[in-house]
Amino acid sequence: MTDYAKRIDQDAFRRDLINWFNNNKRTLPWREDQDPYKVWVSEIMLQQTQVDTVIPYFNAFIRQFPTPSALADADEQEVLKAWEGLGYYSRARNLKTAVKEVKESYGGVVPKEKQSLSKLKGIGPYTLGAIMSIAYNQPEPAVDGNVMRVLSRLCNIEEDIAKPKTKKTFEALVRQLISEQDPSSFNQGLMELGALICRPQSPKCDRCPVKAHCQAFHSNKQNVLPIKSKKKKQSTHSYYVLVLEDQSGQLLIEKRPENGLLANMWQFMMLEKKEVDQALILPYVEEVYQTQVFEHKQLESIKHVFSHVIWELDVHYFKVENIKHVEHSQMLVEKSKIDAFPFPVPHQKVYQYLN
DNA sequence: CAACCGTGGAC
DNA sequence: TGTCCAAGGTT
Repeated sequence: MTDYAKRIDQDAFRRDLINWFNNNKRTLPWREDQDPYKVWVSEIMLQQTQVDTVIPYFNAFIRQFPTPSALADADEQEVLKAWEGLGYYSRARNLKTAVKEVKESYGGVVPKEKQSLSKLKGIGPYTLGAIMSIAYNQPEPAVDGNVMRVLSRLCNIEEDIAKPKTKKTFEALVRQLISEQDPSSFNQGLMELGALICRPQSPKCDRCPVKAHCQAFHSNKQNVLPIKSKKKKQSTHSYYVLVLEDQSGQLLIEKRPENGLLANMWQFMMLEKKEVDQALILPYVEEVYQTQVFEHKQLESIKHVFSHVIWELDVHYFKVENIKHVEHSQMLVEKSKIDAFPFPVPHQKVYQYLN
C-alpha cells in the first residue's frame, strides 16, 4: 500500500488548514455551541444534502425537538413531517430509534464512547467521526465526499472514490494527518475547504490556503482528480395517481409500507399503468372502492426523478359518492387536515395541482 | 460489494 | 434537458 501521507509536509499542512478554517469558517446554526445532540442532528441532515437546504430544517427541528429525550418521546409521524422534503427518510426514522436508545440506555445523554456511538442506528463511520471530533474533540477520521476530493488532489490519489474500499484508504490517511490538538478544526477544515475552495468543478486554487502542499495543483491535475466511476442510470416506472374526493370534501390517502422507498410516508392512491388500460380506469375505481364516480378529469402529469428510480405520474381526479371500501392503510381526510400528514414531494405536487 | 434510499442546486 | 453531486448508511 502506498504511503500517501509522505507526499506532503504534514506539519505545515495541518497548520495552514486549521489556521484557514479558524479565520474563514461560515457561521452556521450548528456551530453556535458544541451540543452533541445538535452536532448529531446536523450531521444526519447534512448527509447527501447541501448546507443551504439543511439550515431551515435544522432550526425548526431543534426548536421542535430540543433534546434527545424530546425527540424520543415524539411520534414517528411527527418526526417524518418535520423531515418532509429533505429526502432519505430512513435518516429520520433511524435518528428517532437512536435517541430512544440514548434515552433508555444513557439517561438521555449522547454517549462519547466510540463503541457506544457506533452502535446507534444511522451512525456510520463518517457520522461517528464527525460527532467524536466536533462534539468531543477526539481524533477520529470523518471521511465524506469533500475529504476524499480534497485529499485525492492534495496527495495525488488516483483510486476510484466511488468504490467502498477506497474510503478505507482515506480513513487510514486521515489517521496519519489529523491534528491531535484540534481534530475538530482539522476535520471541519477539510470539509469546509472542499465546500468553499476545493470544489468538484472549477476549484479556486488561487485562493487555496494549502496549494503549496497540493500535488494536483503542482501538476495541474485539479480538474482530473478525484477519479470517480459513473453510477448507472435510473429505470422508469409509470403510474396512475388516483385522487378520490367524496361528497363531503374528504380525500382518500394511504400510508406507504414500512420498508423501501418513502417508507411510512403518505400518498394518494397509485396504480401501475400496466395493470389497467387507460379507458378502464373509471370502472376500476368504482369497483375497487365500491363507489360511484360523478366527475372524472385528468390533471397535469408529473415526472419525478429519485436517486435510482424515475416516476411518471398520470394524475386523475375523481369526484365520487361515499367510498364504501377503505383499507386499513387508507384514510379519508378533510382537505384542511391533509397537511398534518408527511407527504413526499411528488405527492405534494399532486395536491398543488388540485387547486 | 453493489444496490437501495430523496431532493434541489449548479452549470 | 441532462448530468453531476451534496457533511452517507443499511442491507
